[in-house]
Amino acid sequence: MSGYDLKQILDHSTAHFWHAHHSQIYTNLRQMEEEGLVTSQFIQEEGQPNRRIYHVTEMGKAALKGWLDRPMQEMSPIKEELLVRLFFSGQRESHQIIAELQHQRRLHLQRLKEYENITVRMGDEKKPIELERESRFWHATIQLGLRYEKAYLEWLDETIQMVESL
Amino acid sequence: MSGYDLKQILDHSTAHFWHAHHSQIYTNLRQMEEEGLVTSQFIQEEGQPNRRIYHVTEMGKAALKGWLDRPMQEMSPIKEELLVRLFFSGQRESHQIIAELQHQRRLHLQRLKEYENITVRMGDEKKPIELERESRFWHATIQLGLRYEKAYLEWLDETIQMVESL
DNA sequence: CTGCTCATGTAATAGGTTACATGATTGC
DNA sequence: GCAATCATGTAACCTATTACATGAGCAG
Repeated sequence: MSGYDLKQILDHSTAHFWHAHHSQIYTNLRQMEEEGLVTSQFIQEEGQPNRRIYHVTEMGKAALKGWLDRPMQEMSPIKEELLVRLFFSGQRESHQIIAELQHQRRLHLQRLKEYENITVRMGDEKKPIELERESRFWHATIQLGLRYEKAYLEWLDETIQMVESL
Repeated sequence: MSGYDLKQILDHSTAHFWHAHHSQIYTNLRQMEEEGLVTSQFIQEEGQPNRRIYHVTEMGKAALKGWLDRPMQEMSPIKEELLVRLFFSGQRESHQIIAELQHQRRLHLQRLKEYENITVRMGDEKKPIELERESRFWHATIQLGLRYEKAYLEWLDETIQMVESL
């Protein structure tokens, strides 16, 4: 597929746990072509925009397999800017902190609803038995998203209350 | 304080939501000095290693305050490598996926216990009333850590079961 | 004719990791 | 004598973001 296609697919599938800008995708595809992981063909059609279509090579497939065969040894590191801000909020005014937490609450609630819509669209969240093997893994990534957003929202409510009580 | 001190403090307070390597700290402190946010004095004492001590300037304080005054508009983006791996696990053997998830389970359980020890050391998690304003915010960051690790562990158990049933 | 989507790229900069490199002191 | 801790830094590289830049087609 093309860089543009890849970007669309990323935005509609992995965006909640891994994202990339189009500039990164285009440059990385070119790099991967130099490394022999993919090949490309430039397609010019009348009435259609130009596209550069990439195909994965055997080397590319082997590289992906090689990566999957080396299991993660560490936990993914976390960078949560809101916690940095909260950590340094000792001198801030409570109402400003509360406003910021409430804004985050709205965002996380919206995200939770998006995940809930996805699971509803996939069928019943309690019966993923009928799904194909590949879909199950994608379903699992959404499940972590759901749990994460629920936990985050509970924490936001608890923390808003805490700041209100100061 | 010195770059070394800063690294120690980061490692023992914010490491669970924000970390930095010493190389990054040293280079950024130098940069901040050029920008006038901090000043430094090099200290040579007999029987003591050399240290470069930094002091924040009024400009530096204003910059921090300015940053805190501009509330976050977006959610912190997430990069969760384990989910990327799971997403592409359609062709992997179940027992390898399970082994990887179980290893992550051990890591997250350990992390949860660390957070629990911290809250126990801070007193009773249910009575943070006596804490000072600043400590409350730090306490809040640990609370999100607790909720996050609990949610993550529940998801790991659910997902391990799902893969076992394939 | 205006704005949106499709489609591709480059350049400059910022942020972050790993490896290289040195040297003193302290405890076993 | 050796390992660990204290203490500082640079260099190379990789990863990622933001801005710059172009152009076609389509819908209102």
